Amino acid sequence: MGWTDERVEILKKLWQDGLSASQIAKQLGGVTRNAVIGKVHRLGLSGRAAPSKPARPAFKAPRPAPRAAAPAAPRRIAQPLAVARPAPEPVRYVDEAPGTATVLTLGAHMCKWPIGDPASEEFTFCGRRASDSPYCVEHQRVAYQPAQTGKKKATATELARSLRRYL
DNA sequence: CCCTGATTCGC
DNA sequence: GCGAATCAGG
Repeated sequence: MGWTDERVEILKKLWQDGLSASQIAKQLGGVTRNAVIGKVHRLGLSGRAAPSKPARPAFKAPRPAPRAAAPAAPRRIAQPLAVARPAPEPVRYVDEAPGTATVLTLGAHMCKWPIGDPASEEFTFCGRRASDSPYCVEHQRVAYQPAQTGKKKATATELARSLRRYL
């Protein structure tokens, strides 16, 4: 499907309305979001209403060029729970009474996934290197996902069971 | 993982 | 001109 005058008008309209490229592509049909973005740029209407973001980092697109093999990022072994005590940075366990549950060993960039019974002396946090989010890559998925994809909703007990493996 | 726009370049 | 592939970021 090509860009007829009519489709271009729709594109302009929707883009101006603030719809995302993928949403516009879905609505138009027959095009991908890449096609939409490409067209948007060629039409010169890239900038929209106050993204509040720099939009262009000024200097950041040296263009990699080589289309061949992408280098696999070296994987780092998970950092074990700290044995020694680094600079204490008290963190309150969100579900407990204020002031009772604090963990002295949890640093700013350590996974904050709770492990064990918060009431117990053994209670701790995952503590591995946290990527984005307060969690490590493994727990991040569990923390931010609706538990199951595709399948039916998990019952409370099913959810609890699936979560147990992370404790 | 889901998503966003930006850019390049073979077609 | 087009848009897939890729990048960079949320």
